[in-house]
Amino acid sequence: MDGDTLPGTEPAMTGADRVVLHVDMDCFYASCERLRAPALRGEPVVVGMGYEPGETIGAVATASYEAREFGVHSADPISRALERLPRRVDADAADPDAPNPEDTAHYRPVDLDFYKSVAADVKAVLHDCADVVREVSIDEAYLDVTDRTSWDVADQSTGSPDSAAAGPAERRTLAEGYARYVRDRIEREAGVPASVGVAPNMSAAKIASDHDKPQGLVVVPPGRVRAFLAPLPTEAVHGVGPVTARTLAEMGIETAGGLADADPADLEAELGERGRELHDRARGEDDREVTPTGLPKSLSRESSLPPTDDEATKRERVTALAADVARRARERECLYRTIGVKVVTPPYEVNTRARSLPGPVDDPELVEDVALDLLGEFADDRARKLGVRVSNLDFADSDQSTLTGFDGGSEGDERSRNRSANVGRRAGTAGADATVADASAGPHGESITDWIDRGSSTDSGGEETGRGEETEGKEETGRGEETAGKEERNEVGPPRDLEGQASLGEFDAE
DNA sequence: TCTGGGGTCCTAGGACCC
DNA sequence: TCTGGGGTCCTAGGACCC
Repeated sequence: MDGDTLPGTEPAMTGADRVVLHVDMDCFYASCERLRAPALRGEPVVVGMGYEPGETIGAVATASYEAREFGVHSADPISRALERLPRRVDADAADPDAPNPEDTAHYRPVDLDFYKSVAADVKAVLHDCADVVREVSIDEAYLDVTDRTSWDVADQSTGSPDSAAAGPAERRTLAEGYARYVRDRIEREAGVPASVGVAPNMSAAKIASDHDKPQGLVVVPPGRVRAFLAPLPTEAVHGVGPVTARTLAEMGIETAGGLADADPADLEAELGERGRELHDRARGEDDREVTPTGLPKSLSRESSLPPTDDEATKRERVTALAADVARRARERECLYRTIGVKVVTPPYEVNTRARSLPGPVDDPELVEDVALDLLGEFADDRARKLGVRVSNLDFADSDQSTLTGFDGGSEGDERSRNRSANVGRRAGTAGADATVADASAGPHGESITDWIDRGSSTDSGGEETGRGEETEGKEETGRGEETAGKEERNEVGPPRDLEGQASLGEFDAE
């Protein structure tokens, strides 16, 4: 039945097909702002940092769909957003020199703690609706709901009517009904809109959720995945960014269909192993299981600053970032074995340096010492952005410290020793001290604390933490919006004209 | 579009060991 | 002294994602 559009190219639907949902919140931060300020509904809303007078560094975290009409998108420099869409507070209909209120937006600072509280309500719904939930970010998740629903066509006796958008009622599946139920529950119980994609695998579900935002519900049944993907631009495929898209374009490949039809050997020659993977994705093949969200692999903080080569300024900033990273690691009860820095020099050259320790530690002073030591290589360079990162994380004995002391392994011994070393105080381990060599612990002074207090005023222990309304502001976010590639296509004019390219009636429900 | 912040994964080369 | 090949770990950078 469904498989007949492309005979022989795709296996027909079988009982083994999974039902995967991708839930993607619509302009999540802006929706959250509207939740607590209903007057913002229907108005252009821009959530970001750096838009207050005197601020220069900052970016748009989320633009509402109304704001996107004016060409303002996620990740835009705030300066350009203000050009296209001045602040509403600066508008004055009576003043010919002031912006027309019609052409202005409401600007709001990023308030991640509040967004997390809303996200918690969303997650509660998701975990109630699926056994396996993979949270990708604050506003996005995959659900495997194979055990809760199916690809069977809905029972006609339920009286589901035909509709122009969804197609004939006899094609509606139980999976569609379930997805609608999930989407509506999110809106009802968390108060914010979501788009949902339904497909037999993660990759297709992701693209489906993106296909009809906002408040979309797009269903791609087994056997129709490849036909659904075919007309989309290559960048719609997860893993194809601007660079890969350009490479593909040079090969004459502009669409997912072209990618699917390409010779995998050619793709591998140009893109390496990734080429074959993208080929599979474009053909609608994706075996990845939906697995629960795992533990983080690294923790980092970074922040921009007016480009400077002043060593004291750079060291002060790195010191603060190091303290923050170490604090977050400790909050999460995680040890780290590698400490690194990032130095971005104008115009935008990214440099990273890292050093691994003999064993995992939890030692804020060591993070600072190593980070400053690594920064030393760039003492004479101008920096426009600085970052500190810990990786090689170890959560192993986070709440089993009583056991690890007895397991006899040298690794376990070392770990428990390091942990016990910092139970009462923070101390460098023997191994760590040896590694750091000449990085003598400098004074940990008031200026550091001042900076932290200034830079992260609402810091209250969240994971991403940071907050920054200040000029330091631009730290944090985590930003839950569209992908960069998408933004780029948008530039000016209507958001993606993708909608027109794939036939709606064929694949879309609702 | 001269570009905010927090992540992931992959690759390539070098060090080191056997 | 010149030399094989394999394996592992580490670092640095790149691309991508949200």
